[in-house]
Amino acid sequence: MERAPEFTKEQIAAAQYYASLTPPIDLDPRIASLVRDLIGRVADKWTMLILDVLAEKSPLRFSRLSELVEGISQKMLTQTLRAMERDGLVVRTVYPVVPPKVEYKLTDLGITLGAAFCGVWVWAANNLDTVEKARQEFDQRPR
Amino acid sequence: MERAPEFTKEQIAAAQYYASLTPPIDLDPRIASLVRDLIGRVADKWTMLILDVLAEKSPLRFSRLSELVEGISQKMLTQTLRAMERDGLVVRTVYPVVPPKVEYKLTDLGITLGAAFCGVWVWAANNLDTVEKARQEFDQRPR
DNA sequence: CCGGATCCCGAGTGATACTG
DNA sequence: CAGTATCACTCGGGATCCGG
Repeated sequence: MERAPEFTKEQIAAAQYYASLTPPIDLDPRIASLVRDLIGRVADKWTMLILDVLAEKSPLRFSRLSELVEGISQKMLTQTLRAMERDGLVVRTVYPVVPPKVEYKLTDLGITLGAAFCGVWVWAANNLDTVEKARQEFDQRPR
Repeated sequence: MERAPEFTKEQIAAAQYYASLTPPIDLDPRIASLVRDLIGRVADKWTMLILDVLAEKSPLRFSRLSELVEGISQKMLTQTLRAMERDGLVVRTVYPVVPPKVEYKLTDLGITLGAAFCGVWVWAANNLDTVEKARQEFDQRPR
């Protein structure tokens, strides 16, 4: 239980590689604005969390998802899944049985987004205590 | 103005590399929960957008930031910058002059987070029209 | 019984005005 | 210029209801 992280060596290497790159550079202004819009929708707490559990295990039923995505309300789960379906990130399959059974799984597009977010997960895991330390320091600074 | 994307070859390569990786794998449950918390705070629309403009050009004054981060209110700008400062992502420098001058720049930690988000930006730029097409299709599907 | 739609309420967000 | 204060409003969470 001590350590635990455990990413593949490839993931670590990729993260370090990313970290060595220059930051994002600019695009055509019109496209850039569209990209920002898209980022705005996709850079959402619940979207990322849902994406993550679906990336690990898929397909999943609605009820299983609400267990695995810790802290989410049914409302936001439904809502976020709908948006993700609309954006082509997940497919929703309804089985006409009783009791109802609805499964969600990532599309190929969703999988690539999950992979893109991978760097953020690695970052979070690696810098957890750095951030924690920064917070404590900040909170103790004189007002 | 035609095309325009233009990422470095290294960025493209890194993105493709990421996309080829397996999705994030699990950690120690306790740590995983902390990581999720951190993701929750950092995977925020405004945080990403601010991070991006600061990554491109830094340091920036408050007023310049509010111009560059399109659509943000002063309130959310202040609030998000404070949170980012607390998390050790940005440094805030106050010059005791009149009129006031306050500059924000990324810390090294902030730079690495920006780099980690890079994959998402690349994804968004690459899949813009795929998403747009998916939306149109979805919206036209019978109710 | 499961998936999810609806309603209500409190917290968070945005626009505007104001201040050191 | 860089914020804070105020207020109206939207959005998210929880409980409840419902159709298959």
